[in-house]
Amino acid sequence: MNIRKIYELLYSHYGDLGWWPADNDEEIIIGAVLTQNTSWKNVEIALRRMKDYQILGISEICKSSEDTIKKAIMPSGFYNRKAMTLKRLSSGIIERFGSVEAMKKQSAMDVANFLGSIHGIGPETRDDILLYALGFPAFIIDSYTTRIFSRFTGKEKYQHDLLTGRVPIGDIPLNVEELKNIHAMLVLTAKEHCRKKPVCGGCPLETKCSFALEKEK
DNA sequence: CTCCAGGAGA
DNA sequence: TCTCCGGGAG
Repeated sequence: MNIRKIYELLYSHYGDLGWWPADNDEEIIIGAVLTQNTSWKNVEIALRRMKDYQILGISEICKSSEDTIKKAIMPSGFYNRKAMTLKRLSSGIIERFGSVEAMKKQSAMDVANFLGSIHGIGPETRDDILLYALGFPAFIIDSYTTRIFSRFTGKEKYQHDLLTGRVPIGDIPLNVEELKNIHAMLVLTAKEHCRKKPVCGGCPLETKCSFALEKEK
């Protein structure tokens, strides 16, 4: 599977999507936690509520009670776990780095290891933060990506360096802007075409996808 | 009422 | 590998 080829197929269809809507990097970090196993629609409601509660920021989270956070983020679901995760992450950032800006000056591996050490932050949330909030190269693997790659390659469980060695990304020939965009494009592809119940017609990957090719026969 | 979408613990 | 955690939307 040639990731560059997939990028070109997607790009000629979608172009630059300009992704992860947020006013600042801290909102991206918070959104990355809230969107765990949750649709972005629900996250938007939760972010709006956090703004209303005046707790939409790293230091604000440190200062506010866990109960207040729970109330604010309720619409995004799993609020007990997520409130604790936001607390641990926020205080960890302040204690370890002092600020989000300071994190960007560290090495990718140091920041990745820090994020991975936070209870409630798994591989996907870690990579969301690394890529979209901090600008480090990371290839984000979520359930959409897994589904698309599995069908595209025709392998039940697609296993590759991409899924095991996400940080650092090694030989993936994509720069940071392309990495941001390919994840955005893969999400759109999954929502529009590569759903649980596939809609292969018009999919940008249709001509090269073994699932679509197999189905045609 | 059913579906959706990460991470941890067992 | 299975189960729990919790909402919003179709």
